[in-house]
Amino acid sequence: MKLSEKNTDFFLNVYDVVRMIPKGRVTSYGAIAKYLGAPRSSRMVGWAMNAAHSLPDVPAHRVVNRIGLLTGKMHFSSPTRMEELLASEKIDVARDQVVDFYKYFWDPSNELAL
DNA sequence: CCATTGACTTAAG
DNA sequence: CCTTAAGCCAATG
Repeated sequence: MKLSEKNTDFFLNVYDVVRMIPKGRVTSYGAIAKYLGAPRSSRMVGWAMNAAHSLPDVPAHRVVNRIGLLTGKMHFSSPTRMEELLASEKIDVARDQVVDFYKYFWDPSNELAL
């Protein structure tokens, strides 16, 4: 690419995808990474979320790990914040895990498939 | 500059 | 599903 694109546009792409997650749905770090063409860089998605705190439109609570575990709950303003946000979208959470995760799962590679 | 860490995932057992 | 091991790469020490 170009020299001016040396900065991680991967992060920006992550933000865009996360913003597109429909309300009441969730996705995984890996699904996003895969959609962005970096299926092995799921960690960066998580890191992007860490940096997404300044962005008000990025619903990081809708991003969980591959089995629906709320691994990032501790990074919210409160350890229970993530769970509360999900609950407000009618997504049940039990023992830090999304109930019927497969049912709420939203895969950008599948749903946004062009 | 090298080492470690981390909101992860996959493969293999 | 659990454990190990390995891969991934930005950020931090």
